[in-house]
Amino acid sequence: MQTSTICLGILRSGPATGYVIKSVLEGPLNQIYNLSFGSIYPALSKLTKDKFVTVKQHAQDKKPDKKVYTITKKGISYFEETLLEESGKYVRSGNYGDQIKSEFAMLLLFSKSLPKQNIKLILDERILSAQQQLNLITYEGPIAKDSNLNALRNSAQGQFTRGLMAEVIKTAINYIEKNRKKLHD
Amino acid sequence: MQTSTICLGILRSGPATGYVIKSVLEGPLNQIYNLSFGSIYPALSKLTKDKFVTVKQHAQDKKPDKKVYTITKKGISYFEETLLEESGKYVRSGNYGDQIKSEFAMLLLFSKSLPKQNIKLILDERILSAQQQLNLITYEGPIAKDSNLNALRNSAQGQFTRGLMAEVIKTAINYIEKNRKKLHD
DNA sequence: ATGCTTATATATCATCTTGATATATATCTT
DNA sequence: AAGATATATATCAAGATGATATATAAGCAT
Repeated sequence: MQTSTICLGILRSGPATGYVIKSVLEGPLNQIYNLSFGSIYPALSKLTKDKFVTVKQHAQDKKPDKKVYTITKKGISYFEETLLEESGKYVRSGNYGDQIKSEFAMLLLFSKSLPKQNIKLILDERILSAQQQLNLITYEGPIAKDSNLNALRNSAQGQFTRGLMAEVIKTAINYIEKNRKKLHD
Repeated sequence: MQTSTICLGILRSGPATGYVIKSVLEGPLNQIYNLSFGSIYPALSKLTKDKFVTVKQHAQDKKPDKKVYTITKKGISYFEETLLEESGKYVRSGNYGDQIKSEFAMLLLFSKSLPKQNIKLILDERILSAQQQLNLITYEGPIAKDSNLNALRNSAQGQFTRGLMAEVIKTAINYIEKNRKKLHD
């Protein structure tokens, strides 16, 4: 899926800055899609040029200008067409896998070459961070102060996605705890 | 983790071509790390230039020359150092998340804008492909005819990693089946 | 108090990665 | 007989990452 489509999809729930889009992806939606500023900001610029979003610059206190992006009617139509197209492509392509790069899994796969103590540390830290991620995903309070992005997270779709991720993370934690001895004992 | 480190790690289990490295990642190790030829081949070239691997060109039948890469002693030392370094970095950085880009999850998150019929199709196909992936991961027979890459897959480390992925996939399938009605009924 | 880290906010850029395409043949399937 | 799939490498435009730069306020630790 194109970065611009993801930005539009998030913007559909309400105006936001590039920074907020990133933090939504890193917060409650983490574990489903990672994007860096280097791809979000150019996507937002292109979207503006194409009139799919409008910008309001809040010449701020002293921080850099806050650029709040709002999706236009043209942007909504474009988003809906693109999403339909991408969903068709997804179903037809046979490419149902997600793009994953797991340092963690690779490190474990090669862990025969690693000191036992390091393996223990990697697993300990992984369990801890997985639990933190679980808290973040299952947390039901507001994400950003007065952000209407809460709506996206609390929608049926948001809850389904978060629920799926939560189950997957729980399974991983249990598996690691039950089987870790095979790697370092 | 660098692509070259991953290539060396796979080559540690025995000589292989770039093509085989890709198919190992796509086969039993899929779901943990995706790499394209466009990053594997250049990595292998650089590794050769640096004397971490050697190449034997099998001027073949009529297909393009098969280049079989073998890790050198220098390469093994380098791999072990790099892995140790990367594992330290991993533990210290607080970056325990994997790099994930899930078209599937994004499509579901935005599925309010999609016809119910499309959502059903996406979920059906996802379950099917997840089951296929599960078969691939849990399959215990030989992967490539007479490949010594089987050793990596059947090692304690390989079994741990595959077991983890299998549990995660099973959990996802069950979750989707139990909760899918919330998205399209 | 003073320094360190985190949060807010955007922008840039070298380097790496993707996904497509080209080339070539054998084998398996329809 | 045609078409798809598997084997095998290479290239490249377009896109993405991860680091760095810039700026300030707030919180926290020593």
